[in-house]
Amino acid sequence: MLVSQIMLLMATGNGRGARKMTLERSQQSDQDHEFDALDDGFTLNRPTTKDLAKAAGVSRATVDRVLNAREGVKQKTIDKVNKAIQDLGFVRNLSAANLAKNRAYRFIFVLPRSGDLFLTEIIRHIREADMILVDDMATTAVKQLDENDPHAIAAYLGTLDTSVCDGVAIMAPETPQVRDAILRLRERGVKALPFISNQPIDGDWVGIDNHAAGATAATLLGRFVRATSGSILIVSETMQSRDSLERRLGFDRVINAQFPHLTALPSLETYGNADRARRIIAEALRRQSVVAAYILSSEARIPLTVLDEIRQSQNLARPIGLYQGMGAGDGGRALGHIVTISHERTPCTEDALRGGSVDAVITQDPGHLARSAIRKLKAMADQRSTLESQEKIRVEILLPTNL
Amino acid sequence: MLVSQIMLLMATGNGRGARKMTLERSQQSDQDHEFDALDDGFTLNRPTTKDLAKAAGVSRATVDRVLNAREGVKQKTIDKVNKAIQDLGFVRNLSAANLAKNRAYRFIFVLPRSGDLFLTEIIRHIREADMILVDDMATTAVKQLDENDPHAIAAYLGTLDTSVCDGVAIMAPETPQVRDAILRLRERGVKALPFISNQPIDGDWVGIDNHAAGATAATLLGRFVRATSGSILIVSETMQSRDSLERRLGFDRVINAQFPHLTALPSLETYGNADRARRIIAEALRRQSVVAAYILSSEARIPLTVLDEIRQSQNLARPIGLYQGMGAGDGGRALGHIVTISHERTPCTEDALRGGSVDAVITQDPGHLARSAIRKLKAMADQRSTLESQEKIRVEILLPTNL
DNA sequence: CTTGTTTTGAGACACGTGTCTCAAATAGTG
DNA sequence: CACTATTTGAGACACGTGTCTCAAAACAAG
Repeated sequence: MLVSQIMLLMATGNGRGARKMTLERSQQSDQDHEFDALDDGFTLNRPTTKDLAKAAGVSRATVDRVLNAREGVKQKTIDKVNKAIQDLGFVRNLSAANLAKNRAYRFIFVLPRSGDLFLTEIIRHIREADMILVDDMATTAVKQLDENDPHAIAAYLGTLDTSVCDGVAIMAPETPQVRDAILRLRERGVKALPFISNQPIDGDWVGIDNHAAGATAATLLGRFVRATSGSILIVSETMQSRDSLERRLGFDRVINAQFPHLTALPSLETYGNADRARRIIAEALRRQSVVAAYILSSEARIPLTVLDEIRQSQNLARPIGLYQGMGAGDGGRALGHIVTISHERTPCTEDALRGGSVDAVITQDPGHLARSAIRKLKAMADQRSTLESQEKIRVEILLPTNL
Repeated sequence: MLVSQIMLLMATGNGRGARKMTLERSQQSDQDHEFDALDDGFTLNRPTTKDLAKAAGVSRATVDRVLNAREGVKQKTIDKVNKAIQDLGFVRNLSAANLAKNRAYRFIFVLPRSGDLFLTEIIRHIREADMILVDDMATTAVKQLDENDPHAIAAYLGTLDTSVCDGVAIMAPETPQVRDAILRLRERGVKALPFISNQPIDGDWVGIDNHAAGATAATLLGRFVRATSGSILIVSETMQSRDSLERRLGFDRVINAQFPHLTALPSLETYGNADRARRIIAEALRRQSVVAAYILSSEARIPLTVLDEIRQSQNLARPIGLYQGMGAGDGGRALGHIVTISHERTPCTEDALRGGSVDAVITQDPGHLARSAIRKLKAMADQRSTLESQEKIRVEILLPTNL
C-alpha cells in the first residue's frame, strides 16, 4: 500500500507535491489495514489528460482529439484512449475545461406579461438563482411578452441565435407558430425548454403533471367535505389553456370515481374580471347547493375575494385562526362552510390558508421550477444529463400547518 | 454605445479576441436603442484580477493580498481595491480559483446502521448525488455506525480532521458525547452539519420541522375522519428520539385544538418487534373505539403489516384500487375504516398508499436532504452562503394521486 | 520505390487565480 | 539625515484543459 502511494505521487510528477492532498486518512493504526483504510477514503489526485496520454501510449494532442470528438483519428487509436479512460477512471475537470474555453452560459426566460402573482414569484426566484449562478459563469435574463400574441413570441424567438444566448426557457401558449419557432430555434443550435406550460413537443420540459394536480385537489376536497351531497363550484380565469383543461380532467376523474355523491359544476370563467366573477359565482351559489369550491387557475385573487365577500354578506364568517375549528361535533360546519381549494403558493393564497378561507393549496415550488430549468438548460448546453429525481417537479399540498 | 463596446474590448486587451463572445445581441434595429438593446442583454467579459489591479492602481499581487485577506496591507490600499471591486462589479471566477488551488471537497455522511427503509433511500440519493458531484471536484463517503453507541460515534468523529475530510453531515442521537465531538470537530476546522436528527447546537442543520410535520398529520387525519367521536392509535418504534417527541407534540396540539371529538391515545412503542407490536395494537383496538392511526416513526413496516393483518382477520378489507371509494353515501366507511397516516416515502409506504391501507404519508424528500446537505457543506467550506429558499426542507404530503 | 494522404506528436500559448520570491518603494523612527 | 520596518510591485510558475501550428510518422496507392 505504501508502495502504491509512492508510485502515485511519482506518476503525477509535478513540482508542487507539498500542496497535494494525501491519500491516507489516518495513521492511528500502524498495521497495513489495506481495505479498512480505504473503506471510507477518497479517491483524489484525479488522472489528467496527461496521465491519459501516457496510459494510452499516445500524445496529449490525440487524447484531446478523442475527448472532443474531432475527426481524423483512427478507430484503433480512439479505442486505445477510451480504454485508458476506463482503466484510469478519467473524468474531465470541468473547471479547467470551462476556464480554457472561457465558457459562459447565457439563458433567457420568455414569460407572459400578465400581472399574475405566481409569475411574480417565479421571476423573483429566477433573479435569486441568478445571483448564485455567477459562480457558475451563467447569467439569466427575463423577457416578458404578451401571452395572447403568439406571433410576437414567435418573432422574438426568431431573433435569437447562439451569438445571443445558449438556451431559452419558454412559457407560452401552445400554438403552431410558437411550436415552429421553438423547432427552428433548436435547429440554430439554441437549447429550448418548454417551461411550466407544456408544449406539444416531444422531449424535456419543466413543470408538473397537471392531471395529477387536479386529481390531488379532488382527493383532498372530496375527503374534506362532510356533507353527504352537494355541488362543487369550479372557477377558472379561462379554460383556454391546456393546464386548466388537464387539471379539470384529473379533478373530474377522481370526483366521479371516488366521490359520486358530489357534483362538479361546469367551469366558470372569470376572464380576469371581478364584476363578472361576482355575478356568475353568486348566481351559481343561488341555484345550487354548493359545498365546495375549486379554483383551478393560478391567479386566485378574484375568486377568493368574491367568495369572501359572499361569506361575509351571509354572516357565515368562518372562525379566524391558524386552524379551522370543528365547533361542537361537526354539526356547525356541515352547513355554510364551503371547502375551498386553490392552486399555487402566492402571498394571496398563503394568507387565505392562514386565515382559513382556503382549506388547501396545490402548488409547484416556483424556486424549484426556476432552478430546475436553469440546471436543465446548462446540462443541455454541455450535452450532459441531469438527475431525474432532482428535476421532477412535485405536486405539493399546502395546509396551514406546513407553510 | 458603440464606443463603450470598443473600449471594453480594448480594456481586456488579450490576444484572443476572436474567441470572445460579443456583447451586442441583435442588430435588427439600426438605431441606437441604448436601453432597449440592454434590457435582456448579458454582461459577459467579466473583469479579472488584472482589470481590478489596473482600476485600483495597484499590482496584481496586492489585489491578491486583499482578495484572500492576507495581512500586511494598509487599510487605505484595501479600501482602494474594494472600491474597484464595487465599481467593476468584480466576481471571482470560482473555476479558475479552484483550479489554481487544486481544491477538492471530501465529505462524509455519518449515519445509523439500522436497516431502516428511509435510510436506505437516503443513502441511495447520496450515492446518486455523488456521481454528479465529480464535476464539482467533490466526493462523498458514507460511514454507518451503531446509533445506540454514542461513544463509538464520538470516537469516530474524533479521528477526523482536515487531512481526512472537509465536512461531515451527522445523523446521530443528541447526547452530550456526540455534541462535544461535533464541537471539537469544528474547532479542528472540519465543517460539521447535523443531518435529519437535530442536535441541540445553534446554527445550521438539514431536516424538517418535526413539530409542523406532526401538526400536518393531525390536520389531515382530523379532516379525513368522518366519525363524530373516537380514538386515535399512535404507534412509534420508540419515543426516545427527539423527532418522535416533537411530532407527537405537534400532533396533539392540533388534535386538541381543532378536533376535540377525537382522543389521541398514549404512544405505543414497538421497539422494532413485530410480535410485541401485534399484541399491543390488538389490545388497544379491543379496548378503544379506534377511528384512526398515526404511525410517527420513520419505519412503518411493522405497524402497517399488523394493521393489515387485523383488518383482514376482521373481514374489514378495504376496496383495492388507486382511490378509496366512498361506497354508498359515506355510511359504509364510518365503521371499520381506520384512517391511517404515516411518515416518510419508502417503497413500503408508497405501496400502502396505492393499495389504500394508508391514507396519507407525511414525508421529506430524501434526495433533497442529501443534496442540500452537500450544498451546505460545500458552501461552509468556501465560506459562502446558500439560497435559503433552496435549502428549506419541506413537509410534504403524499396522496395516491401525487406520488 | 516514390508520391500523396492520413494520422499522430511536440510544443506553444491561452483561460483566471493562487502562491511564491525578491527587489523596490514607502512610511515611520530617532 | 540615515536606518529600519512595513508595504507594494514585478515576475515566475502552477493548476488542467482547449486550440492552434507545423513537422514527423504512418499508411495507401501507384
